[in-house]
Amino acid sequence: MVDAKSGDDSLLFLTDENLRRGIEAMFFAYRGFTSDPDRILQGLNYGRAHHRAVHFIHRAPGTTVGNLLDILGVTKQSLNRVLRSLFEDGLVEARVGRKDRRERHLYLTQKGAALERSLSDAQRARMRSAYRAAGPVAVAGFRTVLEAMMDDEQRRQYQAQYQGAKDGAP
Amino acid sequence: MVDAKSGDDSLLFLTDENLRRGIEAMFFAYRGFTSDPDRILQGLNYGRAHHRAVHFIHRAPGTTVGNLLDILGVTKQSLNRVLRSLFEDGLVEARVGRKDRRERHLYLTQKGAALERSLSDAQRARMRSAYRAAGPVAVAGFRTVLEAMMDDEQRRQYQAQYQGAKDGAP
DNA sequence: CTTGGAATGTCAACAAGGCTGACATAAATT
DNA sequence: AATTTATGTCAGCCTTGTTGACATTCCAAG
Repeated sequence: MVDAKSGDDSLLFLTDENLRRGIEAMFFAYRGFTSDPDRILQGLNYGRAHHRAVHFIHRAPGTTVGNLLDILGVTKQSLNRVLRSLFEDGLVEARVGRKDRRERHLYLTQKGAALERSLSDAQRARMRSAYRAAGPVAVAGFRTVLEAMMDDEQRRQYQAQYQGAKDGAP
Repeated sequence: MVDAKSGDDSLLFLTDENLRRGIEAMFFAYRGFTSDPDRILQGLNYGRAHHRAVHFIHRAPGTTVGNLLDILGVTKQSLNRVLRSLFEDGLVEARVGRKDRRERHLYLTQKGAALERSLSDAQRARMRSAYRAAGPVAVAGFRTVLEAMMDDEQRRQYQAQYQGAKDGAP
């Protein structure tokens, strides 16, 4: 971590112009970031919302619906519509909780895992190429800034991975 | 620019796990990135689409509708719905092109500039705090990676700022 | 054991903001 | 004169978000 107050012109990176550049960079980069998965999803009856659900179920198999609601930050009605279509198409399955049988633990089926792989392959390919072009130092900075940009709640969830992955009936 | 092939373990930053972390960082950070303006916009009859239009009109005053279509990557019907409400509410005004009178050159009114300022103040405040916390080196890396993540077309537009800012009748 | 509240599902209705297709107009270009 | 370009507009559709209301199941506390 560099002390921003050390040098003479070291605060130049905080000019409004630079901040605006950063804002636009986020805008354009996010478009690129989502474009490959979006291309795959279109025509499959799925959208970005399905991608997000599938991603986080893959990331934390056995996560509950409530957990997913927290992570995704949408209403249960919205999530439910997405999950329903994923159930119907056999991409995700819900198992009643062993300990608490109100909870549904979510898992990808083989078919779901295949879609997840195809989506994340595309997205990681772009990430990998960007990372490779930028180099490890830039990548570290990239992650540092993104983390500092999150709300506290979001940062908490970003850092606390691999949880809600227990329980769930066979 | 660091050569990723130089060291021994220098490719560790390209593991799938690291790429996935980067993907989630983008997801969560983008939520934070948009949340402050979204809060301001909600209740004003406006949404993110209005914000984007206002932002880029402020960035390049006198830009044409076609220009904006390219930048935003939406259909003219979509953009037109947004512009219409901005015209009606007196936030944006369109002047017929001097040289080519088919073109409409877009400008923020005082009122529009005020909204733009309020939105961008909020967004820059978050950016500034993230930048300050991360330091100039991290910020440079942040921008490098984002740039590498854009599509060529988007990168071209990101780099070519301040254009389409001429002409327009008084 | 009863009851309150939590976790989940579902129905209905609505809005924002994407999209396509079709058509209109004015002005520039050929 | 014919075509192309820049723009606007109408109609309709989709995804994904929202609220509100209500039912079910079941844990936990009184």
